[in-house]
Formats: sequence, C-alpha cells, structure tokens
Amino acid sequence: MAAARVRSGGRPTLEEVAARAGVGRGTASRVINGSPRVSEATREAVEAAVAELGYVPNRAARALAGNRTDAIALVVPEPETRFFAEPYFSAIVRGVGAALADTEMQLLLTLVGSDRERRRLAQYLTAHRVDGVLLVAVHADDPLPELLGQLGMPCVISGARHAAEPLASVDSDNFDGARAAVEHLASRGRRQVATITGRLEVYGAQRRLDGYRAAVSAAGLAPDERLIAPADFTEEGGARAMRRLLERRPALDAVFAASDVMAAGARQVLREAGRRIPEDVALIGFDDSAVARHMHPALTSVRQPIEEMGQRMAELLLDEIAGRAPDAESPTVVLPTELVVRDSS
Amino acid sequence: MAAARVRSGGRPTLEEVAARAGVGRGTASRVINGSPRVSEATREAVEAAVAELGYVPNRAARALAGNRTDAIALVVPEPETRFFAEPYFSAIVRGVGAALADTEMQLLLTLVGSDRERRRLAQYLTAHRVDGVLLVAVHADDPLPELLGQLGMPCVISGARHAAEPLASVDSDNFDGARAAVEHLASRGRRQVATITGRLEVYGAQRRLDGYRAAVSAAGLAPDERLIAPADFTEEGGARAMRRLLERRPALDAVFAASDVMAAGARQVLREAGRRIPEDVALIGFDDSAVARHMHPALTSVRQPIEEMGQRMAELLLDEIAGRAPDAESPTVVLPTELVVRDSS
DNA sequence: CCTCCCCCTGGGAGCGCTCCCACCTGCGCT
DNA sequence: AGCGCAGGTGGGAGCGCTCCCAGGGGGAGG
Repeated sequence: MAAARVRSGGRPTLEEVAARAGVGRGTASRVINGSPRVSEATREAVEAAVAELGYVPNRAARALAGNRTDAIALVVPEPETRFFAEPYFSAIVRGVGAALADTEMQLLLTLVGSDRERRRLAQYLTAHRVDGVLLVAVHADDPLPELLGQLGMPCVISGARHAAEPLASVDSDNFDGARAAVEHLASRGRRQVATITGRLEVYGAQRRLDGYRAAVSAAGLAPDERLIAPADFTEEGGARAMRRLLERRPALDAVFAASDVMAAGARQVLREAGRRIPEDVALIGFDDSAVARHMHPALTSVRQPIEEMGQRMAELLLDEIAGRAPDAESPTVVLPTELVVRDSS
Repeated sequence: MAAARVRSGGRPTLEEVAARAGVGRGTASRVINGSPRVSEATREAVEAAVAELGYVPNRAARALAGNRTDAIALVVPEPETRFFAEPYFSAIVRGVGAALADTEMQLLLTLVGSDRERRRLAQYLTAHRVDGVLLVAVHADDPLPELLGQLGMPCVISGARHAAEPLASVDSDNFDGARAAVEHLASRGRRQVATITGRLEVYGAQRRLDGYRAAVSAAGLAPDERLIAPADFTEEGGARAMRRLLERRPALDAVFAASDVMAAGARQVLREAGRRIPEDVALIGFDDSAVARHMHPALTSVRQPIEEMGQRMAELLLDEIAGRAPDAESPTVVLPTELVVRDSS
C-alpha cells in the first residue's frame, strides 16, 4: 500500500460544516468556539452538522490563524530524570494530565539534556510554539526562567529557587516536612539528631535544612553544626555523609536524610558500622518513594503530594495563559507534607 | 502597496529571511528543508540570513501547509501509570527522548484514563494531529491499535499482544529472561522452583511463564502445575499467590516472580512463614527496579533494557513515518534481558 | 552557432482557521 | 412613519508555510 493518502477522502472542514448547517463560516466558527452571540437555532444546526460530519477542528490552522497553540510544554532537565525518576516524574505528569484532562490543551514533553538541546529549547519557546511552560527541577542559576519572563511566556516552576521567587511556583512544604520529621525523632527521645542534606543550591534542600534547625532548637536540643552533613541526593553521597557523621559524632542516635535514596545509602553504612535501626539509630527519609516502603526496616519518610503539585502547576499555568493571572504578584503555592511513620524511627 | 511591510517586533518569517538573503521564498524554503537542488552560494546566503534574523520556522504554518505535524504521541493508559510507574515510565520517556533529540519531532504525552478521554484520543488521532503514535502497555483487547491501523497512522507498540503481532512492536525477551532466571535457580541446586505469574492476558506475562516452563523441563525438573500461581503484577497479588504456593507445595525451595513488586509481596509472606531468603527459599523478580535493589535481601532480578526499548520504539516509528517502512511485515524487535544476581538467590 | 536540457530559481495557489468589518434584519423609541 | 440600535450573520483578509509550475540561464551536444 504505497499511497493511501486519506487526504482526498477528506476530513471535514469548517467550511463544510457551515455549508451543511446552512450558515456562513464565521457563524460556524462562533458556535464551535462557544461565542455567545449566536442564536439558539443556529447553534443547534451547527452542532448537528458537526456531529454528523464528525468534524474536529484542525489544530494547525487554528494555531496559525489564532496565534496560539493550545499546548504547553513540560520541560524536564534530562540529567535530573535519573534522580527524580522514582515516583516524582510520573507523579508530576499524572497530576498535570489530570489538570489538562478537561481542556483542549496538549502536553508537550521536552527533555533538555545537552546544552545544544537547551539552545534548541530556547528557540522553541522564542518561536512561541507553546502557550506556556512548566519547569521542573530548576536550578537557581538556570537562565531559562528569566528568558521566559522576558518573552512574556506564561511559566510555572516546580519549586521556588529563592525566598523571593519572581515566578509562579508550586512547592511542597519542605520546611515543615523536615521540622515534623525531627520533631518526631525528638519526641521519641532522640537527643543527637543528625541530618544529611541535599545539594544546598537547591532551595528545597535548603528549606529542609532550615526546618531541621528550627526543630532542633524547638526541641531544646543543642544545635551542633557537626551533626550536619551535606550531600547530593545520591545514594553514594548519602553513604559518604553517613560515614563522616559517624566519625564526627559516634554517639548520634538519629538521622534525618533529605531524601529516601540518601537514607538508603546511610542505612547501608549504619549496618556496616553495626548500628541497629531503629534501636541504636533512628532513620528518616524524604519523598516516601518505593525505596522507603521496601527498605528494611521500612523507612519512615516525609511524603510530598507530588501528583497534586503537578496538578496545581498546570492549573496555575492555565490561569496565567487565560490572563486570569492575579496581576498582583506571582503566586507561590505551598502544599503540605505528611510524615509517614514506619519501622525505622 | 503590498511591498515591504516592516513587521515590528514580530518573529521573522520565511519571507523576511528570503528578502534578507536576496532570494525568493521558495528558495529559502528549500534551503531550510535541506533540499539538494540549491546552489552552494545561495544556501550560504540563506543560512546567514537565518542566523542573523534568528529565524525559527513556524510550526503551525508548516503543519497546515505540509499536512503533517512533526509530532508523535506517546499514549499511556492512565490506570497503568501507577503500576508501571516504577522505572518503566520515565525510562521509556527517556529513551524516546533520546531518539527524538536530533529530530524536529515533538513528543506529545497523552494520558488516557476515562472512556471519555479515550474517545477524545480517537478524535485526536483521526484528526491527524500527530504523525505517529507510540502505544505503551496495550491490552490485547484494546481497539485502539486496530483503529490506528485503519487510519493508516504509523504506530509502534511496546509489547506484542499475541504471537502474531500485526503492528510494529518492541519487546524485551521475556521468554529468555524467565528462562535464565529459572536456569540460574536450577544450577544452584534448587529442585522445586515455583513461579508467580503476571496477568496472563498480557502477552509478556504469558511469555515469562513459557520461559519458566521451558527452563524447568530443560533442567530436568518435574513439571508441576501446582507450582504455578497466577497473580496480577501487584504486591498484594504476589503475597496471595505466595500463600497459595506455600499451602500447596510447602517444600518449595525457589520462587520466580514475574515482577519485582510481586516478589516483594512474596518476600513478606515467606518471612512471615519463617522461611529464610535465600537459605530456605531463593527468590527472583523481574524488572530490576529500585524495589529490587533496596529490598532486603537485595533481590536477584531480570533486567529489561527499558530505556533502549523506548528508543527503538521511537526509531521504528520515525522510520515508518518517513516511509522507510519495511512493508514486508511489521517488525518486532526483541531486546535481550539480563539476569542481575544479588543476594536473594 | 543554435538547440535542447537540466539546474536553479521565483512566486502563485492554497492549507483551514480566526478576526473583524460590514451588513441586515427587527424592534423600541421619538 | 422615521430613526437608531443591537443582536445575528456572511465572508474577506490574512496567518506563514509547502508544493508545484513556469521561466531564465548556462553548458553540452548537433
């Protein structure tokens, strides 16, 4: 079957719908776009024609004529997908999908890895190929958000980058999640609570550390900078940090790791050092990923409502695109976290 | 005067590029689309103009004029995302992204949950809004693939649905993966190897079972239908199946579960029954997900090259779209699996 | 030296839609 | 009766691109 072009058989066009309904093209367009300035009778006639012909608007034509695309891009920095793979990525996508389900909006997935792809992306966006952008896992020094701002392209990011985020952003309550975790440890009588942080350039990691500090003070424990070990969100990094902590403070009796994966690394080191979890050392992670549920012992962890975050991001973006933007200032939505207590604490 | 309308602020158009390069619109178009019928000098002039103006083709216009979209859809059945969340989804996406990186192709992500969304999807596709479709986690009785076939829409699916798959598909070698797992168990002296299967309507699950059977015979073990417990790919299902197996064949000394998650369920039951892993019962999973790595004891598992699968799917699809389709028969690519031996076997 | 081609090239003709302007009804008002 | 107005309506004018056809130059062949 060489040339089975369905072209001539033809999808119905607006013109045909209009003809069938006995109205003009403009009127048919009005009905399809839900304009109120159409009489009831006409509306019904057009709708009937649409149904009979199985008309579906041509997106490309619409985009060309209307100077919009009815599509938004979810931009994911490729290098991150590996780390964020766990539940994060698919949960975000699911949330975004849910928000878009009743919309005509399409979701464009854009992985940016190399710098070349990054440049390409900038072009994409400059060329206004989408109506808005969802940015996930943005680094504080990423030029992309600013570029988007200059272009006037609606944009929502998945985590504030500093205390004063100029862009709309959705975040989980990292501060409070960490606070709750440490409070929980303290309330169970732990006195030397250490923490393994994520990369502190990431604002969320910083906030978790802040939460840790706040809870330590609030619990009346002695703040001790030697109980704080920076790492990088990786399992290996978590293990290294744990080793350092054990050297510096052999008597520690609890560890709050800023991610489950780092907690897994820490667990390994604790085991090798002969510390029992939770008898000798309590351990808490962050993310409540599959790793936490299946670790032995099952890991207490701070759950983030990731799917909901995706949904809220999309909703904010749709608002912004529709011009319903709260012109006051860019909204920052912070969703609550939840401490899921299991066996490790 | 239809002469030089100086478009202020707007993105440059092909027309402007052509003017700047001192050529006609047609020629500029040819250069941009890499047609060979352009002289070297002209090509350079146009390319220079493109660079100076920062020209990026308008996709919508292209789509409208060219009757193609330069976009493919990755269709994911929403209900599945949860199960397939593990590494599967993001790995597939990453693979697809890799294949598309050097292309002008966009990736449209489409989650279909409700029947309503399913219908909408059918419309989408009927309206030729994409050049091709990647179908993931297709059920044997799904009407979508056939619909696509009728439409003449290029399509690649992520696993054959029967032995004779009419569509192009990419698969991992489920048969051989299972075979290798069971062979490994037998070679370590296990005599009563049970299996927990996935939903057998899923062809891949069936193939894993086939591989299990083949290996059992090949190892000279007595085939025993009572050692085969069907489940549904869930942790709970795996646990139930394990209980049933223990009742029926208390003396079993090895279990091959057709997914890591089911293995996790089985592990729980084995523990509760006082069986040590691997001393009393060896356990092997399938997928090599994070769950496997972090289980205790670390789970031996069959790794599938999921990212590569995504990549091959996209490549096949691009071929098909480009008409490079080996019209002989629809290609079925089967990628090798790998047994990752850890502590549980 | 002329002719025939073969390259390149320019630009017309849409692709299907939205935007917008003009028009055309009725109706209520003066 | 005349006028204004507003709700409905039709269709022209593009949006920026690709496709394709006709046309202009040379180089090769007669």
